[in-house]
Amino acid sequence: MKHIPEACLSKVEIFKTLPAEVRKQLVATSKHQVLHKAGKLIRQPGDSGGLIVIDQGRAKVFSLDEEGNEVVLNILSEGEITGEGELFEDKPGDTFVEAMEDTVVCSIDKEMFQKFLKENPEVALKLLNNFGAKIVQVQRHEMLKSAFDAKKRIWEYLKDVSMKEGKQEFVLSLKKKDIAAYLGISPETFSRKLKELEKEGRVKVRGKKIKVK
Amino acid sequence: MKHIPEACLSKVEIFKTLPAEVRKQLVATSKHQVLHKAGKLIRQPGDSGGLIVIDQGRAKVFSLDEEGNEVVLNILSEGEITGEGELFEDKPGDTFVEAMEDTVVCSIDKEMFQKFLKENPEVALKLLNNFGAKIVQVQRHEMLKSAFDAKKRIWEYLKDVSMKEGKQEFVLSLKKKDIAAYLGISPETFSRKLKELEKEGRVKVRGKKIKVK
DNA sequence: ATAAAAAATTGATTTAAATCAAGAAAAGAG
DNA sequence: CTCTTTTCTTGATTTAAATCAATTTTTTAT
Repeated sequence: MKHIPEACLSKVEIFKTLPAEVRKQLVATSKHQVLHKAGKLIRQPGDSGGLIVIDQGRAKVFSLDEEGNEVVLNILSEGEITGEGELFEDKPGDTFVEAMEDTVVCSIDKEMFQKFLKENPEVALKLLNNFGAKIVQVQRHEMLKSAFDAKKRIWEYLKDVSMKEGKQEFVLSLKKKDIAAYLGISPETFSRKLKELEKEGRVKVRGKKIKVK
Repeated sequence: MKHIPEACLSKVEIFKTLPAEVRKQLVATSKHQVLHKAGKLIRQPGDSGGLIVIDQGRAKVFSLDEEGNEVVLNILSEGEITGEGELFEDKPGDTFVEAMEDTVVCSIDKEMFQKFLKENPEVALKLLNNFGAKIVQVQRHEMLKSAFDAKKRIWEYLKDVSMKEGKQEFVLSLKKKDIAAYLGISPETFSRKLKELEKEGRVKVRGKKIKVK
């Protein structure tokens, strides 16, 4: 795998538009392209915080409940970041980040990033923007999980994917059980409800190939 | 009610430590102390965004699901802020903010606040800090709602209040039905589970007076 | 290509919590 | 202080989804 330090950060929305000079400075503060094999933990509670940037692959952000079940909080794709919560906290977070497939990440050290932000306030503003959007996103996710029933959640998820892909027909990029976990439902219920959606003619399912109507 | 423009903002964690000069500048950009009667909406979907600061009272942040049921996302007390999500978004938010009692709020206009932040990057950093904490908080709330059963949620909530009050015995500052809504459970279940907790000797309940053991 | 492992489906059963219903207690208005 | 409204409690019933169990299908590794 080639080592293109800047490539990783330039995938991130908020860093994309930075002047080359400034980005170079940021690049200097970050650790580059560490490969994490599928299923491996990228971060776990107790790790020293810092911003994580997904360069390639996909990662799952989750906590554990008291019985040890995963509660999936987010699923990250290329160019997305996590670790915002702990970026300014002294105490370490209590979330896990796990590679769902072979995943390459860059990370930016907490202290260095804070220093960088002080020197580049315009980035702080962009980040603020990004954080705001994330708050909305997390609240939407909470909303989705607590206000909609299983079928509705699946339907909304599929419409969402279809929207983002820009086509009616697409291939699920996640395992069904991971989608189920993300939506807060059991794999069995996911399977059943998806079938119902198909019976109602709202989707067409052939394995991971989905067509939303 | 006396009009003390600075008093409102100085209750907010992130503004507390600002130099008097800077705070004065911020005060100039904000609308001061508007009283909202209990039950009235402070903000609703479609309103132009902006930061809301709770000066006195308490407010409930919520969305509506498809059947029109409230999904409570947060409950704000004195000195807390909301509206972060929409502060940098073009599209208006889809959440309501409702006064749970007579509530006084200050608000800071979106555009003016953005301008202020550009001129005062150190505030942007503090705000970033605050946003990060909020992301963690919202994720915790999601966690609480989706991973714990009703009794556990109530227990955690009561322990939390007890902790914050710094004593074992306290008076619930919210209606039980509001707490139930915040925890994502029905009032009936709240009542029953609270009773169970009492039977187990973990709490003592006398109306709104609670003693956590 | 074949074996082994993991994921997905389907059915039967259980369960936690919502809903429906009605009365008691508390809070608010006049 | 009394009347009205809202909140709270308690009971009976329903319901959505989890869990348990057993196959089937798909994926992965050898």
